[in-house]
Amino acid sequence: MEAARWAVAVAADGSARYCPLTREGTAAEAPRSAADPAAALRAAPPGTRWVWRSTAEVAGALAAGVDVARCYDVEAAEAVLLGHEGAFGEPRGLPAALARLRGLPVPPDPPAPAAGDAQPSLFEDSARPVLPGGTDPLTALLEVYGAQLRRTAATEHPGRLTLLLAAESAGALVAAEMDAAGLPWRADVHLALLDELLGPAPPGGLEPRRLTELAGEVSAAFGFRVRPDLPAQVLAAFRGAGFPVRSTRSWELRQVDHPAVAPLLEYKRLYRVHTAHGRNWLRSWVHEGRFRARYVPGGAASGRWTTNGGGALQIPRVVRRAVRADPGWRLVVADAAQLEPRVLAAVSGDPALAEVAAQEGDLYAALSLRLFSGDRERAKLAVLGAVYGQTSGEGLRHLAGLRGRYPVAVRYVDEAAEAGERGRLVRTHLGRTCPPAEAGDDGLGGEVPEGGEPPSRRGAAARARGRFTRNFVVQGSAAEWALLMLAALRRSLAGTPAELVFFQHDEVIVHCPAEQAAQVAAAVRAAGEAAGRLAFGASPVRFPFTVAVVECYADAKA
DNA sequence: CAATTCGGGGGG
DNA sequence: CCCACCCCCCGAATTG
Repeated sequence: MEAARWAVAVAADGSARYCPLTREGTAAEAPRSAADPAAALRAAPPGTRWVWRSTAEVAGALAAGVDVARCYDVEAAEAVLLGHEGAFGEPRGLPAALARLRGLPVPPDPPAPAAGDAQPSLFEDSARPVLPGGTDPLTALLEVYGAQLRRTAATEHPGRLTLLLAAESAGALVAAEMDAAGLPWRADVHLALLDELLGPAPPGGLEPRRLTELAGEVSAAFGFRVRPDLPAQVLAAFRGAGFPVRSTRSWELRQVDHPAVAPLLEYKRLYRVHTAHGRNWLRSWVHEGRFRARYVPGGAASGRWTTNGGGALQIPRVVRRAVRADPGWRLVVADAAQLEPRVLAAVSGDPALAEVAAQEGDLYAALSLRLFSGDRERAKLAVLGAVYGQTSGEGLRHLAGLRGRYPVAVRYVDEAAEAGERGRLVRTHLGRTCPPAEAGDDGLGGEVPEGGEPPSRRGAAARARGRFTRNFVVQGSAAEWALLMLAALRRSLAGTPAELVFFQHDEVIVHCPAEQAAQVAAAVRAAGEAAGRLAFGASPVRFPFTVAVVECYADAKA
């Protein structure tokens, strides 16, 4: 059952040494040499789990199309293990890990690439930190890996943590492959969209015509010149007109009855497209028909991914029109349905909530029939209130109803919140650990509200911490499910033309020939259920997807 | 002058 | 309408 493991390490000159491993992580045979990592990766039997320092180190081989079934990313694992051990902030790099084992001074990690930087060159010797004492890279790798196996085995739930490390590694692999593939992006469609929304491109980077027109309408409505992109001016203008708004946020302006509001809201909408996804963005990020994001697996504390530049996880709906499948191909856009409440049902073990989540249908709708007389929105707000730690408003009453009917689930997040407030460690289902509160988060700094001594600044900070840890256990466990889902999907698409091209927390896009789309949709659904079984064992909770097979991303959502 | 903060938008 | 959680990114204003 357990896949054979091999290790590979890359030397400073770009050559590789590799060997099969024993169960304990030591070399089972004398290491061999290869001219480059790709040659080494081709030497092991199919299905091998490759142990390597970091997936970035072999990104070139992966981009060249070498088939790797599984991996174990030692530096990704080190970060998770350090967190589990309460050693947040320690460098995760192999040199640092080795130095810690040997009791030597710990070198810092190399700085992360800045957003605008090009992809770091693969064999940039100067960028690779030197191992302590000139240790051979494979020796160092095996020493750290063996120690990681023992550290994992010594934890309270070694099986779960092993699964998390495997999931992190799979995520690194998927991220590297998606970075290389890119999201199909039609620059011509994008430019036409910009023309349509903003007017034809003015020469020399001037303000688009439509924005100038709307700014003129705003000024005309006030009777004097107001620049819509300067909140202070807009605020003053509305106050002068007798509308005591607190900010110029869209939701607040929408309640104001004044002729400037409509053009102003339209200005904001288009200004956003212009600055964040306009021609500059297109020039910077789309090349040869693909938008290449640089995913950062585990970039958020909860384990969710972030991206390094390009804003790949914030593509506005209107811009999704430019995301098109190649001719004859389709985009399979799959969205995990009501993921967070399903995860809450699974991790908390609440039998009543699990019974609801054991259905594939809309969970909020089902919940609303049991508790909120069919009002789906109220049911959804109640669940979100529980998961986010709502403190005020109408939702609190709904939350009380939820607590009465699903006490185990609500107690689960309440306990996570209480642990956070008391400064205790909080972990996800598989064992990702919540980073500690920042020093200075204790409420001693910052301004004191007027009107004497506040009720409790420290208490406010503790409650904020509680909301964070409350959400962490759900969002973090959901991120783990998503990683396992990605890993399963990747394996089932291997060897087919289909390519994973996008991942956003609970949503994946697969680009594939039209005739493969139905099979891909089935593979996504199967991956979701497999991830649920792996992560949560015997739980009856289902993890269905909403799947759309489309030529254009914008057509995926109703 | 560059770096940081603020206000506002986007995604889940 | 917001709220409560996790993020990214922009331009302007402010600060060092």
